[in-house]
Amino acid sequence: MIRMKDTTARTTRRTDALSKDRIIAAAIRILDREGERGLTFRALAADLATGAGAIYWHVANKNELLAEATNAVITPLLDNLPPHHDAREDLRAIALGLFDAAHAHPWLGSQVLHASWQLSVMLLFEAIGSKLTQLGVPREARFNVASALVGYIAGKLGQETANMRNSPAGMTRETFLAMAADQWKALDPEEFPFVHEIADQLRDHDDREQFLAGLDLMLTGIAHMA
Amino acid sequence: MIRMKDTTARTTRRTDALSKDRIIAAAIRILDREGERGLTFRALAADLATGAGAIYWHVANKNELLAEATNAVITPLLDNLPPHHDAREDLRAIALGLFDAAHAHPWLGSQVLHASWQLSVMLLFEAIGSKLTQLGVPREARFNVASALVGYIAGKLGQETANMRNSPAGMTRETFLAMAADQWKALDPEEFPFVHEIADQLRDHDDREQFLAGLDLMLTGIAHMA
DNA sequence: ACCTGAACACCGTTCAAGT
DNA sequence: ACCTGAACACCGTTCAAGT
Repeated sequence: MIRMKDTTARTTRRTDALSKDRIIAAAIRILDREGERGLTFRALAADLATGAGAIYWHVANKNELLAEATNAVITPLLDNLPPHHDAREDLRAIALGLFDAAHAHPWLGSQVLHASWQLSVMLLFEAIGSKLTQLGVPREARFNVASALVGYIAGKLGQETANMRNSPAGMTRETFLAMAADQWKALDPEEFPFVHEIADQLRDHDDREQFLAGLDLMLTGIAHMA
Repeated sequence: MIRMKDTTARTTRRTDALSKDRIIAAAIRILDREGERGLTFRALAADLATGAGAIYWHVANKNELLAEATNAVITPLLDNLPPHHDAREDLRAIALGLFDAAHAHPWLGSQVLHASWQLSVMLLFEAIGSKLTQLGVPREARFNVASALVGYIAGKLGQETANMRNSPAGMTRETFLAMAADQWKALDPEEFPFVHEIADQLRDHDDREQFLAGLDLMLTGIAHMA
């Protein structure tokens, strides 16, 4: 590694000094490129041009690193939501924002699942809950309804993340789904009538549309609560 | 290790021979006791009194092992559903059966999440889909609705599994939730009104009841679909 | 206070060698 | 055909030693 003579010490604060924020930014970069398996303390240290152990001075362990990376993606996303019009539309925007983020960051889904009562999920509860109030959901029901929406969103994000990770060895989503559809189609229609019926739709469905359809189902439920 | 003189070779088939089923059964035993982190090819080999590499003759890798363990739990569960009365009640029974299974097997949730289009999820689709037909959900909507229910169930199971795994170092669920509730309660009520409002309910809510409330919300949505 | 990097205690997986 | 267990290529984490 080339190390230039340090003639630029104009400020006391070295621009390349390690910090929690720089570590998290590098972690996200690696996660996005290589996935969760690619994020290694060694790889991270190499990227930051430091030793593996140095990272532990700023971050307790890998779990905290992943939790912070999740917060770093979710916090600005929920802070920069477009100004509100209709509460239903706002809920759709929140959900779709997260869904699209899970695509840009193919590790986010499994983290949101594991975050249950942590910062990022708390922010999600707050964002959703305020809209529920606007929708007129009665106070006693709000926690359950918000938890249902969070559970649904987390589940779908988790499935998306799993889908992106699982496609075995450079197989496209299309060929992978086609294989699954063929298997479903090959099942006995007497024993598995529904799966058989659905196989063709599986082949070329849009995950994003399906995600939104499920969300709308829940919004319909909210509109007709007892 | 004590090895008795083999005077019992009455049959050609050794009762202690390795087989895929015995491996999976042992894997489930270890998973239930030690969690996903405890399932190791070395621990599994020790439990089966064999070498670590022997397992690879019957199972391709750890992913397949986990997928088979998931199938082994879910298949009998969905096969032995009580005879149907009301389609709504049947859907509740399916969902609750899975939720309770995720409690008995504190690793099942994350696996169901990762199984997307595999056997165990296909069986779940079939079980749910047949009830949707009974409920009169129109054909074009069935795939989306089933996918929404599967996504919700998978998400909640995944959260449950994460909750059970995360409680740090022998902390009970109660104290863990109390800590989270205290943190939420300590937030600025101006900035986080909803989370603040909800904090007390978080402390002593019942996950199972909340799971069922969310399911009922979706069933209400189904009943009022356009 | 902050960083280095070797060392420790593990992993999943492979594979020559055995029966 | 099936099993053994050492070996390989990794991990996360710790910690004495440096600056």
